[in-house]
Amino acid sequence: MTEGLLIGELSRRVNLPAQTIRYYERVGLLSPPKRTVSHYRIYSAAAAERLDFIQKAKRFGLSLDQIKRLIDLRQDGVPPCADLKAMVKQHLAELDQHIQDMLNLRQELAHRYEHIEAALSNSSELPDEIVCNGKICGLIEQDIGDNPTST
Amino acid sequence: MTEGLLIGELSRRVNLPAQTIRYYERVGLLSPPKRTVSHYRIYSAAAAERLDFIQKAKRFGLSLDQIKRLIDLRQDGVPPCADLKAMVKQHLAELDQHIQDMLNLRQELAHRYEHIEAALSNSSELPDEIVCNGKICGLIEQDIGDNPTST
DNA sequence: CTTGACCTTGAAGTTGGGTATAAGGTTTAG
DNA sequence: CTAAACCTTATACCCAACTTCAAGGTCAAG
Repeated sequence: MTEGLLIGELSRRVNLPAQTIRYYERVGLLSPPKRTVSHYRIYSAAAAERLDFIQKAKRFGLSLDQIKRLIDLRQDGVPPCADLKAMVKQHLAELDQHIQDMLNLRQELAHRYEHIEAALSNSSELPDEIVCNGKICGLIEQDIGDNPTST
Repeated sequence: MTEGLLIGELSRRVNLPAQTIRYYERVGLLSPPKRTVSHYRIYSAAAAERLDFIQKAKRFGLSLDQIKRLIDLRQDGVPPCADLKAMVKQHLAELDQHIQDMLNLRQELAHRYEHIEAALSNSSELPDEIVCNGKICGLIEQDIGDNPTST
């Protein structure tokens, strides 16, 4: 016998829920496996490798859709390495943009946080009206941050 | 007359789609306004201020849920500034963690990218099997990145 | 034979922050 | 009177990547 794995065993082996494995099959990341007479899926070691591949590719920051494209390319006999390179390059650029946005946001947020600290330490003995004069929270309404990073 | 605004006017004034204003009402960020006899919503200037507040609070990086908590606190007479401070602080910490994760990911990704470049320039004349020897994409399978940042 | 741990399917729910569509009522200008 | 431009509600849809549910079939142990 070819040492087939049932989905639960595969699940434990690759550390993914069985449902997720079925899901991957549904979206085309995993080709439909052979079945027992009672329709149980039987997986070969190749399936485990494929799942490992998917998990590693996810660590590159690729979406399932991108991973699927790599797999499909390979299925067509095209070595996907060049495409992988382009994908990774693009992902790197997006990541840099994302990081920059977050740093900007962090900057603004930290600025506002300092402002809050200053306001609260000054007003800890004062009535609410000074801190929250007629509004929900004066600290937000103050609008110190001028031009925000666009969301 | 109390100068009531219809939703479209309010929408233009605060620069939010009318649908979004109704949505905010539905999720409890905006209290249900008075209605005309024909059930049209009529808003006071306070609604516009509330919506401005929400938009500003979003610029602090708060979720609608967090903003709702601030508003609810205020409704109960509790000045929410101290809570705001805590929320912003927590958000800042999460943001820092997030940025760190992304920097780690970027690092690993850049490392892998260099690896890909090197591999492709060496093997541009070689058959696929060397780059993609029997696997989907040798570059991913190589696992150069040792311990990854956990997702 | 029964219990429990497997497995199957399809459909629906989750998350957040909305957006879109359908089907209708109101108001106002011409 | 009618057409445009408002407004109303309820419902469904969007994104990704799953997760959960319901209802049932299979298999090994005792």
